[in-house]
Amino acid sequence: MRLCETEESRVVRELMGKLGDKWSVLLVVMLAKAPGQRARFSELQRMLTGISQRVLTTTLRDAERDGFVAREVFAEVPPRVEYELTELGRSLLGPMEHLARWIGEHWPTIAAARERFDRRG
Amino acid sequence: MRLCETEESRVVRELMGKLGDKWSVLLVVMLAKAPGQRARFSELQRMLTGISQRVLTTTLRDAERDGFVAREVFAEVPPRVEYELTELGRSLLGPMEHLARWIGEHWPTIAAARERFDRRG
DNA sequence: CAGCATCCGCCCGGATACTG
DNA sequence: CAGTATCCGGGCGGATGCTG
Repeated sequence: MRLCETEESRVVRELMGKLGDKWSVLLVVMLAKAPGQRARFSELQRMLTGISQRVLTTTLRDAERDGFVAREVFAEVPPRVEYELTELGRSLLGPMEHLARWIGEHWPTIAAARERFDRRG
Repeated sequence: MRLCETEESRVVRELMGKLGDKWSVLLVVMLAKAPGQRARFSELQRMLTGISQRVLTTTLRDAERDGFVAREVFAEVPPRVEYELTELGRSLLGPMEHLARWIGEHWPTIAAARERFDRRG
């Protein structure tokens, strides 16, 4: 895939935008860390410190729509809902860690560049 | 680098958010394609079809601040400004293409998942 | 417990007009 | 040519309150 082509670049941008939103990546990562790569709503809310119910819900719905997570409802009282990383979701971890490694390695350089830039105005 | 740690995950999220904005990735890619990995303002505006002057300016400033591109002003009339991919910016291309390849390979799966999801409501 | 509904402030990005 | 200045609408995401 070449990044430069208009149609494909649209797809790339669209998905980058999604992955770049405030919580999506962290959601996938946290789910990957969970035992069995499964967790329920309230567990995820604790893991994603600071996220609101509303935003966690929409983030989960988006991830479900894209096929990254699967939602399973248990007919119990009190209700229980579990979210699980799908095969597709797991396959995202590779590129994700790749990018995270790049960021980790180059973060000092970026931070230094910012400081230089900000000092000059 | 582990994605799960709070401080580092903040960094990852912050950079992912930036890379995920509407034009940043495309800017780096277009610049990478340009001869000498350099281009002037108006050339970039033509390459990034649909971008406004104002947004191209802020996108370039952000990329410059992070050290991805270098800005060079020529004391000429009419004025000429060229933007060039830095070493740091070039090193971004690896992870970027990696992610783009993943998206290209898995896009059909994602599109199918969306269609299924949307049909049920 | 796991949400949906509502309201709302903020910022991103587009449009337009002007300048060194 | 390469910006800056200003205005503005839409959407993201947080807070709160209510339900099956």
